Amino acid sequence: MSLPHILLGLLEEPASGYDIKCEFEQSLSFFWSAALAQIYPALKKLEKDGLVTSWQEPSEKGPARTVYQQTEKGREAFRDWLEEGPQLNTERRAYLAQAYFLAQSRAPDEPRSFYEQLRDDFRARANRLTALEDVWRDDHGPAFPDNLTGQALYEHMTFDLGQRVFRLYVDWAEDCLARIDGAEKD
Amino acid sequence: MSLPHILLGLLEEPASGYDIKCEFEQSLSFFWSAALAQIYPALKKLEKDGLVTSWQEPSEKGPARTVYQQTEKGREAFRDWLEEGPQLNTERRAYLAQAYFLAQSRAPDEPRSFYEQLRDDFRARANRLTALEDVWRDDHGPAFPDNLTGQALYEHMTFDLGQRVFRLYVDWAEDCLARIDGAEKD
DNA sequence: TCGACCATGTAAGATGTTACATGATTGC
DNA sequence: GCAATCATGTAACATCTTACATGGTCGA
Repeated sequence: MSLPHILLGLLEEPASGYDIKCEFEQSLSFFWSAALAQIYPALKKLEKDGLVTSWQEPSEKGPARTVYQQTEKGREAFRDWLEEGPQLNTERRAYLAQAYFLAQSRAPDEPRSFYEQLRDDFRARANRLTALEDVWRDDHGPAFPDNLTGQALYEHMTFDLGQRVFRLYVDWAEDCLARIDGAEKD
Repeated sequence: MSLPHILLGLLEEPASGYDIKCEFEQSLSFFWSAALAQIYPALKKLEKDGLVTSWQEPSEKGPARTVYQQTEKGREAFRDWLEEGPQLNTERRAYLAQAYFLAQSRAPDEPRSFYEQLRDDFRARANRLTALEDVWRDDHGPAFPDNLTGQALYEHMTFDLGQRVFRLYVDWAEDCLARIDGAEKD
């Protein structure tokens, strides 16, 4: 029940399905992922329900863009969702389920290579978020991030969490690798 | 595509649908949640595919228990899943999407109460995991957690991550509350 | 006797994934 | 000419959620 709400939130500003896909990949993937094949039908349904409107715009390359934006009704529906309070218990991280069961693997080397992959991926994501933050810093001057307000403040707080979490994951993966090596010695 | 695999992993030991629901609530909810209405059909499908077998057992209270366990074929399918490497990009945390868009809320007090709820919930979960760990410690003696091997080692590493993450979330939520208060003063 | 817990499920509808299908533009 | 990127979708299938349905045991 959340993707339509997330789309609605993004459509405070006009955007096409393709634009939204890029936003997911670039910045939202830390807490949500969605593919084009899910985004297009969801936008159509929002439009059918009167929560967004759309129009065509020419594109520089490729076919015409269908651009969507919140309607007043959509804005209210979105705010209702925010005011429901935090939607907890939506955790879904398959890699942690795998980590939990790693003792059942056949290949004796699997746990090590698994955690190495985790560590490398998390490190790359932490760096990607840090790079995104550097771009922001350039736009906002030396008082960044203390001078942020409104939308930018809340976006930054979420990004900040992403960086903290990914760094924690990297440290954890390294500690796990050390423990695996330690347990093998016994 | 992950719930069937998680069920298979749990069914290294015999368990009923109800037992599995309890395991999700107790210890797996940190990284995955599943309801009974999802578990029962999933178990039936695994049985139809020959990945688990089932038998009836009398229950002390209530109706007979249908107990399931991995077959050899199920065990192999599970190991294949482990060896696919970490399934990344399965993140789905609705509350972070809400946090990202909090500037769009109507009620000026919404961000504060939202982050307070997050902080309190995370603190409760961190404490719950710590309590679970204390039970383990009693079972494993003073060398815990360094004396863990096999399944228990990997379970503990995942629990350890849960505790670290929840503590980080609590600190983050408190920092966010301070930032919200700071931004309101301006 | 009432609520909490044990224990099973089904049905309908919403949501998400995978594979397929199309076609223009830009840079190498 | 080929791959990447821009840009749109549909169809079939798998998965998940919400609501409904049933009934026994235990303790307050």
